[in-house]
Amino acid sequence: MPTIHDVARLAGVHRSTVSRVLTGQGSVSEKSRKKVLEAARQMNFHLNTVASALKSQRKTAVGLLSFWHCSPNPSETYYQQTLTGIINEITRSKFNLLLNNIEGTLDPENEKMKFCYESHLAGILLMAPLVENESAFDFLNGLNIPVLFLLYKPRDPRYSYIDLDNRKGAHLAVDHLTNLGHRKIAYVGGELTYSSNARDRYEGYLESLKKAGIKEDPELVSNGYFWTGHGEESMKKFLKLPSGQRPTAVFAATDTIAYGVLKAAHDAGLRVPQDISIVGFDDYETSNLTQPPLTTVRQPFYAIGQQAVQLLETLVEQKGKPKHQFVDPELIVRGSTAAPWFMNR
Amino acid sequence: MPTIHDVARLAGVHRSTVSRVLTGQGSVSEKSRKKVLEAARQMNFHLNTVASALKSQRKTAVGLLSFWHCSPNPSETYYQQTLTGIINEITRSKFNLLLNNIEGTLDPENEKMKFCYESHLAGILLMAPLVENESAFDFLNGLNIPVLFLLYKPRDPRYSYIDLDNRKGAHLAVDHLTNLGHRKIAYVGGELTYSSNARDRYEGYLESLKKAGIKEDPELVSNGYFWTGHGEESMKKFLKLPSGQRPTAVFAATDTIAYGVLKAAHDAGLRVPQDISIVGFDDYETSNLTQPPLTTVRQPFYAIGQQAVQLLETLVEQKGKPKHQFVDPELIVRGSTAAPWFMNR
DNA sequence: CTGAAAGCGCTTACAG
DNA sequence: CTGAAAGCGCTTACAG
Repeated sequence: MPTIHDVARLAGVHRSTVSRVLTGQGSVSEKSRKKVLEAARQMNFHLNTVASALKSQRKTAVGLLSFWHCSPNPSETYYQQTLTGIINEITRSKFNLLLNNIEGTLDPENEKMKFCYESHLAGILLMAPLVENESAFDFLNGLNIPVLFLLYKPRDPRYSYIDLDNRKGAHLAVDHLTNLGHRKIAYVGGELTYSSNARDRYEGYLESLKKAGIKEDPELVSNGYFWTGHGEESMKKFLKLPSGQRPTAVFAATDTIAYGVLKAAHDAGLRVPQDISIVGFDDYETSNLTQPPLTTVRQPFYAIGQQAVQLLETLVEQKGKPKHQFVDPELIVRGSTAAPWFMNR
Repeated sequence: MPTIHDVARLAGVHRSTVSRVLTGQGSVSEKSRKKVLEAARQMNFHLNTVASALKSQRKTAVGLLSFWHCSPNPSETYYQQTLTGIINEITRSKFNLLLNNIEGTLDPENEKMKFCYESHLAGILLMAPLVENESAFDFLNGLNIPVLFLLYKPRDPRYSYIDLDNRKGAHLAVDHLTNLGHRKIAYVGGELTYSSNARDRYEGYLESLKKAGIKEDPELVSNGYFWTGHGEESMKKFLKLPSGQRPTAVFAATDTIAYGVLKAAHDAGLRVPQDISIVGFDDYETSNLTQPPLTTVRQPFYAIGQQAVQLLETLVEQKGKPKHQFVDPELIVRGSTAAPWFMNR
């Protein structure tokens, strides 16, 4: 590979002039400029980014660290959609994107963790939907580069984050049900200790009940995991309650949970929404294809990915205080919700 | 940030010894080793990867260049699934993944193309489903690093590629239909000039017809684009043919095309599969949810992504001849295919 | 096993 | 506008 030296020789100038032309920094006569560009073209020369990064101390990349301990895996739809938003926004930025997934326990000595110390990282996007122990990320603070959590709201305020406003999302879902006339509204949610989303959606559910003057019934709450099986099991339990206590509506904290709830309802011979209403959370593509199509709270994953990159860029430039940004959810009303059966009598 | 120098001072050794300990190259006494490791730990020191890459001339990353000129966009399911496979396999490798999307025309002077000249790239994975002009990629050969096409079969044999065996996939689909007794089998495909997949699936279709002793009917072939609208339009045209010439089965070269064919069939009041059989290609998740569920040829995108990384690693290590690798498709028989109506009379 | 030295390919104040 | 020089933070033959 030719170096800047070779180009300088061919162009008949000093290598510092070549550098000035190619980086666009500093002033160069038009004549030298042309000679250098022509020589570079002839040799098919391109600056060695490693060398120039070392000398100039400029950072060229942003890291995306995704961490799947406890979490299903990166085939999840929401991850892919968010990633697509990130990639597209990165393409528009001046940065490259350096990717790394961690599966298994977070260990700062982990080979793969060294990725975080990559010296060309201007900042890190951190995707860790379930966090067992937040302090495991403490070492990231020692890097002295901005770290932005995505789709997770860390308790430690020193971290920046961008997340859906999950409480507002829960309000949209539950208010929709109370407005339809429901009073017995069950809740099926996720892991309260690991997932900030599970915490926020549950809190939002409780707040909306309170606002509507409905007392919480612990029998109608099932916090467990964000997957279909948990939805199905929970619904089966609800259906075993005495008829006066049984829910007329279920708020499922994810679409995958809602699919399980729907299945259990169908299996029990219930009609949706005539006998029971179901609201999900996420708005996956498949939620438009269920029978009936699912009423749900949309998370704009693609946009969240885009905004995350923009926010990280701001953090890189400003080096200021941590930023906490919420994205608005949207209620998508489809066929799985209606007024409760007793109102149609 | 501390440098190797600072660690050397604290440990009371020369910086070359620090380097030997931290890179694991060369022999060091156990005593020095401990001192160095302790000093590094104390200072929270990590090697500057940029500097060590420059000096050692070792490559640390693999690039994924995706190129969307002419192509829909990277939100496509197949891209996301393939990407997930790539990411997971990269995680298992010693490389980092450097990502870049190009939208718009391919121009070697394009700011974003400089990504390809990144000096820490050991190789490049190239994802360009539609290629207007293959020679636009010629400059990649000048990089002297392995380039591996994914899901596209370049005509230039100097390029390595990994792709589904699309002809075999078409055979699976069409043989399934001829085995059921169909003779009038329509084909709806993609852009023959831009897409190697479109070319291969079309050829496979023709080969299977020939094998079954069926003469090609140009009226039953509609090469256009890989999307739903094209499927719908093509089906409408087929249904306008005189009844004796009308197809009893349609092979759609992608699932999205099949969705359009299905819609047009339903809109015309046809029952699937009683009145007409439909086979797709891809096996997207949603193809299990159509009415009826779609018989289709599965592309194992995730596995293709994984294998692409493995193949690129081999190419990086061996620096040998280009490699051409095919992945096997699988026929997934669901409810959209059956024996033709006239056999049930 | 260890130190001293050269140098990877650039950038950038400095002087003129 | 341009050249000469220093040096970014490492690695690695070389000599002892």
